[in-house]
Amino acid sequence: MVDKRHDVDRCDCNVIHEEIVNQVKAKMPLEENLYDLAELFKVFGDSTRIKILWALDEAEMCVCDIAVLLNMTQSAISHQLRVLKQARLVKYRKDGKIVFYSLEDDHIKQIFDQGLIHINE
Amino acid sequence: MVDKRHDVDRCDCNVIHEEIVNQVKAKMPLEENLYDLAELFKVFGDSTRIKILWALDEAEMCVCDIAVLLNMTQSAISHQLRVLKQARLVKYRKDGKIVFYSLEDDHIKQIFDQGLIHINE
DNA sequence: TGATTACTTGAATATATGTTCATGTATATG
DNA sequence: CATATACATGAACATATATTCAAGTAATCA
Repeated sequence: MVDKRHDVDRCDCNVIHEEIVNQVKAKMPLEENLYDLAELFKVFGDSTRIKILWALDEAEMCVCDIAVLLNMTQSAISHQLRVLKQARLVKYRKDGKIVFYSLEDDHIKQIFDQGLIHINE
Repeated sequence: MVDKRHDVDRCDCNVIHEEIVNQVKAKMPLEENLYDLAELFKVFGDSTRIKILWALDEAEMCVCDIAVLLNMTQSAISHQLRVLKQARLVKYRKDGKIVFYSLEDDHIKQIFDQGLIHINE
């Protein structure tokens, strides 16, 4: 019987290192969890959103204040706040026509700090 | 004299909350640092790269082994390894024709774990 | 030396994403 | 009730990015 694993180009390494590859495969988290993790980091992977989160870590703020702070249009900020809302990173409360946003999660700053450690190594 | 700050659409909030906005502005990290931080998270924001990093945290591996592990082409993996190399997240050593990659940074896993805390809250 | 292996690289392609612009909605105000 | 304010939203646009394909390089081996 011929080995029919044609899905990807294999090489001799795969035979030699078969055991190691299998061990790593066994220890890998679920595909779904790694996908979710990548989605979370994708949200952090934009400087506008990083700035918004950093600002909200200092104080609850309304949309137009964030816009002025970052020197961007309200529309652009609003679009990004929607992304942050969907990722459950920010929450909001309405006070008349004003919408105040704040952080939903306490340890966002901790994730940032870990990232800064890498940058400043 | 008229206020000439036409750069973004301003609203009454900006006057009312002026002090808070200024305080937050004063505490914000340098634009450059936040940009670098976003760039780092951008690298983490792809499930292929997350998987590669997670695998390399378990064991040093060559390109074709990673390709088989993730069921992707060597070319695709090689392209992503270049991104990870540029971000100083992985390093490599050559042994004949085989190139072994490993993690450059010890606390990548810590950043991932922080992210998983948010996901599994 | 010629062929094969392991990997890299550049161009092409499809897809995703951030901002702008125009418009829509909800609340406050005169 | 008409107008203004604060914000949200959809479409359009430009840009970025992940993978594929084809070709190229360096090391090994017959």
